[in-house]
Amino acid sequence: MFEAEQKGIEEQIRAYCASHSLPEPNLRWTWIPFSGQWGLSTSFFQLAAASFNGQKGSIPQKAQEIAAGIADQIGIPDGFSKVEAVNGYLNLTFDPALYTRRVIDTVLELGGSYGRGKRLDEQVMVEFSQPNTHKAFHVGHLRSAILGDVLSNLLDAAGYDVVRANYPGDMGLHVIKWLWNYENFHLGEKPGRDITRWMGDLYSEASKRLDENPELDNEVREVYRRWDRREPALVALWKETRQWSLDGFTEMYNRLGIHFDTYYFNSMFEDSGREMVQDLIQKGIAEDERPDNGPVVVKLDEKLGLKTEKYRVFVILRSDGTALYATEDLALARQKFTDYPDLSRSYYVVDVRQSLHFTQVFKTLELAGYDWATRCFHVPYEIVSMPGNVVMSSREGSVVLLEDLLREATERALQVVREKNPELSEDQKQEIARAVGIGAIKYPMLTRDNTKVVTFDWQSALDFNGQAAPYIQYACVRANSILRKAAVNLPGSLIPDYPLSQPEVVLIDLIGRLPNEIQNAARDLRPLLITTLAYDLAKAFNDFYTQCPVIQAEENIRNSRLRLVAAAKQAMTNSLALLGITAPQAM
RNA sequence: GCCCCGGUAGCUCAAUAGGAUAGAGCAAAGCACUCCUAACGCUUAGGUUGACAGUUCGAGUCCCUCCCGGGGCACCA
Repeated sequence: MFEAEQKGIEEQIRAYCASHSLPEPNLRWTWIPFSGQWGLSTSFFQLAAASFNGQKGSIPQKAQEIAAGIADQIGIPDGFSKVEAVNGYLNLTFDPALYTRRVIDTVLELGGSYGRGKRLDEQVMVEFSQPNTHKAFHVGHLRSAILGDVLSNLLDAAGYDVVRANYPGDMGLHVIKWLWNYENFHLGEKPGRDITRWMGDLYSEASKRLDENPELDNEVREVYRRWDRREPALVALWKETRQWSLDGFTEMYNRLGIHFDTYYFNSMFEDSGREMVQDLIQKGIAEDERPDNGPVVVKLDEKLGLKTEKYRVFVILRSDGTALYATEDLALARQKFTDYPDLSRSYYVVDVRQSLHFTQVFKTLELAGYDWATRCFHVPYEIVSMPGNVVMSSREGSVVLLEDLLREATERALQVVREKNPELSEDQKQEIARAVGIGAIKYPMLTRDNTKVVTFDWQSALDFNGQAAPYIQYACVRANSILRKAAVNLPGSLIPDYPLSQPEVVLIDLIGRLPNEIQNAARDLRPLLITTLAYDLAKAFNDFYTQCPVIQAEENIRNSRLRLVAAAKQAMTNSLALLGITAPQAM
């Protein structure tokens, strides 16, 4: 927001350093970290240390001298109201009135695109939400879907051209088991309304049957053989039933507001994967141990001449010649760069348990000489577990189905709306309940670091209080309410001609941080930064709401505050939109 | 055994590429509703940041050695 001024100041600081025979400074600006202090700050400790060049001296004292010298030199630049040297820091305080106008004008002018960065002419792919067909869609699958979606939003907002890719697991032992069960016990049946639940039920039924009757494994192996020779009737059944799952997933994605630009299926890469394995053998990278009844492997540590175990041994084809996930992942990576040759990065949002797998895939591709291999990145996240550290498992039925969670959350939200706003129409109530329910589900998954385990329990999942999406949505509603009640057109650009109160200062400060925070969140792949900012904004707005009257204020103050309310609402709405959460008009 | 990730208030989590005074929510105790929607606000209490030793002007953050928890390590996905 103050880039031009900041640059000018940086130049002055450099000039100062040059003329005082100080080393070139490495300037990093931060916010002044005291509430009510409003502006930019940088420190000179490193510069002070460097200036001693090994000699002894008091670094804090020297840093303070430099800061004071610079403060003297630059005076008070345009746009700032105060320049101070404090404890080795140079603090530049914004001119409140000017800064206010600049922030608010920018937000209101840009509207929904406030915070978005310059287009970078750079394409990236985010692969996320790899659900298995013929299985349930449960809360454990939710994190990849939500995280990947929001990372895509963030990268897009930061300026990248983002390709959103899904990679459903549509073939494998789980599918074969499902088909076996269907052919023998459910032939001709079709799913009802809850498609993914039904698909999941049939899968756990199949698992149970096979666990109880191990002798039936023969029948399953026979189904696998029919698949391997692509028996037309079986392939047709697979296609039809697979589509059921995909329809069910689409329904879930629609309800969550998540979309994809492209789909890859692991069944697409069995053949091309095997070809790549063959190629790796020929290049001498992979070793074919099949003559000794072994698999095809890449001995990564050995190939790299490493003495300690790091990449270990990577199995890329089963001894019977059938494809593994690893086989398919090699081909998938290549396909992505064939389809999108300009990708500067290809992200895989997959849980942390597959970290070694992906380092092996990428390292193998690098050894094979694919120059894009170093542009592949695994984005690991921790799993969602049940209380008591129980992992959700479709087989064991220790799952919370996404359908159930969505229904419960929406139902809970609906109860509250009915209580609070009985006068709204049923449609409006439903819409609000959907927005609140979805927000309540998404926010907790996004507001902890990717490396932290999320423990799912119903009580906290359905708790709408405290630091949660409904709190932020409610702040938007309050802002909206003021604007509606004011019943006037928004006043034009203006410079506040009254002393700003503390809540206003804090609120404007936070609004102005959104563009920068989007860049940080995209750079670090951390939605947490945006969930935090959105919450801080809502909290600051609620402070403002309780302490600063708008409609009853005198005209000059009212006009200024109305613009602030509109800008705050926009900043909160935009932040929520990045998180895939919508703010209702009332609630 | 080797590798990765975590350990911060009673609980769940923050702390912007080492920076100024470690912050929120929940739970607890109390207050508050004639006033733009109380899904709100205010007050109180709560900390040797797992331990030890280092590096630095400055360490929750980096390094060493440990402890505790989770995960991964040849044909599962």
